[in-house]
Amino acid sequence: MNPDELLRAELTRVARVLGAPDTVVPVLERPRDPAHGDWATNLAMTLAKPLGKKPREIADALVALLDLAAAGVAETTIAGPGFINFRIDAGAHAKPLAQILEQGAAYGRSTGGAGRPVNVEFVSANPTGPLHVGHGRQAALGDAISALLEGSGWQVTREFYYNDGGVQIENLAKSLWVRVAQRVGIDVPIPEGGYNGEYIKEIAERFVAEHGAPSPEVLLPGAEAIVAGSRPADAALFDAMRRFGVAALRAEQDLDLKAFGVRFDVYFLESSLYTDGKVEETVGMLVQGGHAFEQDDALFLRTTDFGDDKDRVMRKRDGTYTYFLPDVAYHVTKWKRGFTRAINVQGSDHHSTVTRVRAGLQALEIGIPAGYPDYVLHQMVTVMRGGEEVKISKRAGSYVTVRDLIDEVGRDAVRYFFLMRKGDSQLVFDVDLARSQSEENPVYYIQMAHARLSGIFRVGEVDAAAVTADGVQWDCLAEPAERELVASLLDYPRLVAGAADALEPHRVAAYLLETARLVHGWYHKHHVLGEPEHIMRARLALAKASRQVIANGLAVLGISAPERM
RNA sequence: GCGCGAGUAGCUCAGCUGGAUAGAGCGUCGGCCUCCGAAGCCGAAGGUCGUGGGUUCGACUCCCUCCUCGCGCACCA
Repeated sequence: MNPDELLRAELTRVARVLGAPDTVVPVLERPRDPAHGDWATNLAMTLAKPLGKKPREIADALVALLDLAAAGVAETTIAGPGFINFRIDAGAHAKPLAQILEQGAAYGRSTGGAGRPVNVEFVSANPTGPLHVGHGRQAALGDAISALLEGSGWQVTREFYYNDGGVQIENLAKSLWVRVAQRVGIDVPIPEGGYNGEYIKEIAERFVAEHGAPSPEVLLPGAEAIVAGSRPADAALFDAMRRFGVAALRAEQDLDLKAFGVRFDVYFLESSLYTDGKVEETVGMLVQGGHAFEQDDALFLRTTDFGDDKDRVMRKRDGTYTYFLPDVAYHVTKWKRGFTRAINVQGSDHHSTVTRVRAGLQALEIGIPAGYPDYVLHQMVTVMRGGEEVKISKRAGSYVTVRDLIDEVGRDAVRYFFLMRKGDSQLVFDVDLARSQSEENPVYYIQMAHARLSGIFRVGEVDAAAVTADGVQWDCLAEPAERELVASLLDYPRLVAGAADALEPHRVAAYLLETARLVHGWYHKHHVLGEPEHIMRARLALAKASRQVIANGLAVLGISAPERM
């Protein structure tokens, strides 16, 4: 057991001796100021009320009873309003580093998930345009959350949901038709709700190259129909364009994701919910359950029975379904596929769907828990370029794509940029700044720490694999900079576990920055190579452990850990 | 108007679920390369933690008031 675990146990024992209620659990934490010691507890303060005594008196009583030899406590002090500070002797303090050397890449992993399946859905962009910055944030976030869950023992399925069945796709097909028509000189505008982006022109080029140019006799009336708000008479050609457009954009998005280093296990097509009859089936169940009603020729679901502020339309007057219904049907498939836990990473502009989808699932009454699925909502990304905000609009054709960012700033820097912030704070991405400061991006500071540590082994011609805990004199790591670094490394498992629990990867990012700072400080102040044998061996062990922890943390964020830069 | 989120250093943001003197990066100013990487280190300046109350030994953190900003409030997704 590590010193902190022994301390906790001993504090609990002594608290009971003094008559503390069972509900009091000693809290042991790292003092902000290392001068206060390695661990501190506020136990005396929390006991003041139940015991009816002053905190300082209780602290004195506690200290008198504590048997701290096993935990390697070298010094105990009472400070401030009643904190009890413990200083661990250097040897006991650093000894747990052996665990890092033994566990290697597995250090920091835990088994809380117990192999249970969890579905993490993210990005889920409509196949109507390239992935833009907002999707980038979501890709980085979803991927890191997945990695965190995998690290804590969950069996993760990364899933991408394609909304390929709705009005948006219809508009895509119409836009493509118009672009094809424009190529042969027909003068028609992009329809209302259509997509103006240059990429539609490129896809139109490719469509003509592969399918040949349709005749103006077909294109013109079709274009006129589109302008008039309906669809072309030549359904076969229109459908071919729709499929071509979707396929082209999916391929494009796949390339973006690949460039970003994100892989999905499942691509789920909304259209399959219709072809497999899942939508009909879900409607049937909702009607049968008695939570549906007809009004104004539309079919409503009484979502207000489940906490929504108004009832929602499932089937419109024209007989088609709103997005809401397939969403519910889709989540039913998640549940039925065995995902008793599902997490949806979405932009906060979708937050109104949270209550709705959950209400729909409740109305089915098939045993899905009320809080299913979980949502991680991130705030919007504002893009600045040339000192102005770039209004992201696929329809207007103005956006900054994920690939633009990666090309300009680099994959690691982009990932870090998106992950260093909490998901629920808004985020300004200044493209010019990101490019000009790419050298200053904090991610390089962290990677540099990894590279420097690697350099020790390279320059010293020391085989890192041969560095083990055997025979290391841990009490050699007694310098303040070493003690701080050691403490940080030993905190890593608790940190990642907390980040996984809260679904907050930014904690790992912040931790890595802090740990890298300690590495740089230590590296600068203390030498490893050329020191007396026993000191060098201890420091090599510390260097190896530090490098391992940084590499493990970067892996969670999907960022590389280079040996040299 | 209602719901969700955010207001912390000049700028961009952390603050480990209530602890001791509120931190980092960038920017500004000043130091450090015969030395395992100066993509680094050390120091300085810079704060009424949006506002006003409350809870308690103790509040950036929890509760309430108000202000500002973002997002959402469709038979669009």
